Amino acid sequence: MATQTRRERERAERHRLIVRAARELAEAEGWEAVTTRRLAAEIEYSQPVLYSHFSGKDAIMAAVAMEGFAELTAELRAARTSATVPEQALARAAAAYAAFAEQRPALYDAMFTHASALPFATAETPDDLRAAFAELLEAVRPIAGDDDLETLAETLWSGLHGLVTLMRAGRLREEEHERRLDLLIRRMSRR
Amino acid sequence: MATQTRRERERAERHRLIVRAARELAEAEGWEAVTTRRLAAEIEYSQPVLYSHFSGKDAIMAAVAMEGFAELTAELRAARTSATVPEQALARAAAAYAAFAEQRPALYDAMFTHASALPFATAETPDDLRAAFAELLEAVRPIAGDDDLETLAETLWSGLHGLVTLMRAGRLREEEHERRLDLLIRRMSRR
DNA sequence: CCGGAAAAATAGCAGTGCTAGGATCGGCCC
DNA sequence: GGGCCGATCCTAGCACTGCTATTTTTCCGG
Repeated sequence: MATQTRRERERAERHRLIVRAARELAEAEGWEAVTTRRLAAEIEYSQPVLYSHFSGKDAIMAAVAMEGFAELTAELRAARTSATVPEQALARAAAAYAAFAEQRPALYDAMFTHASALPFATAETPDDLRAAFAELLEAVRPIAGDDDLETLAETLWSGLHGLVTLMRAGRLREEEHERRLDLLIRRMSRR
Repeated sequence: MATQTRRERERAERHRLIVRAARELAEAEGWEAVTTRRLAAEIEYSQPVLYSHFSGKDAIMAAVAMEGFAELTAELRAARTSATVPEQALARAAAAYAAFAEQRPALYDAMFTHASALPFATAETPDDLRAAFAELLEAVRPIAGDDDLETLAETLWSGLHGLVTLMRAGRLREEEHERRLDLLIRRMSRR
């Protein structure tokens, strides 16, 4: 029936509405401000409808995180391919990564700090997630040398992740951010 | 009066009791299991007494974290000074850092992931905290070269922090841990 | 138009951190 | 020794959380 397809369309629309509301609320006031009640109010439905779309709050955060992976992948690719020489690719990608984390802290948290339910380095890792890591793989390829590409990518990623998280937690001197980023890339590149 | 000093002794004792209970509970079942009610039950007092010792749950976590800094400092120093040649010091310290995070995840979380109320790279940073960082400073000194020591220490610390957090969140391949650690140290040491 | 299924809302549960109020205990003064 | 009074502690409760059982409403098909 036609009504059935319309129903499904409306459901999908509301699904997007929930994810969008969660993301906007998180980016505006942090994830601790994202409660199921506020979310329900935001989409102008009652609380329980959230649970007909998602298994719980974690699942909503995971949905937001997935958006983040797609965007991060795009930004990493843009940064990497904008390089004129291969050696420049990594530096640009790293800067893009740090900028992403700085500009969308709530999104970054959903992707890497919370929502640990997402399967990562396993077989059933979602595609968007694989793609983001694949970008990193390509970025480090020029500096790999004899080292395993994947291991190197994981290690460099860890360095970036540590930099942005410790920085945002107020653990590192703000004004030295650029220098640390440069130092990490430079030494990891054996330059 | 003598009673006054006894009172203070008992208060101090209960203070330690709270911190110990919080730490043990966190290490056994994670911080999400550490609720003010369970904590109160553990020390066999009512809930509100916690608030006569600490301003809130965050303050209790911060107290646990401070213990962690003292212990981490000791382990880093032991690892560093156990090295026979200066180049070995950093690798040992890094391994000690990773081992600390792996063996006391809840303690590590209190120190670096939660409890962001602790002032870090500022003037009023507690001594135990400074000492831990000072250990890292010494560990990286042999590999500093022309780079700023403090910046290098911050960067390497970020690398370690990223490794242990992403690893524990299931974001990295467990079996490659050693290789990543080695790769980080090797490249950051320009070897 | 009406019956019934699907959809949505109300109301509630068990838990959280934290606090205002009242009870109880202990040390000091007369 | 007896009574007072302040410190100490507990009971009860607030406002909130994520989540769900139950009831109410809506809306479609015959």
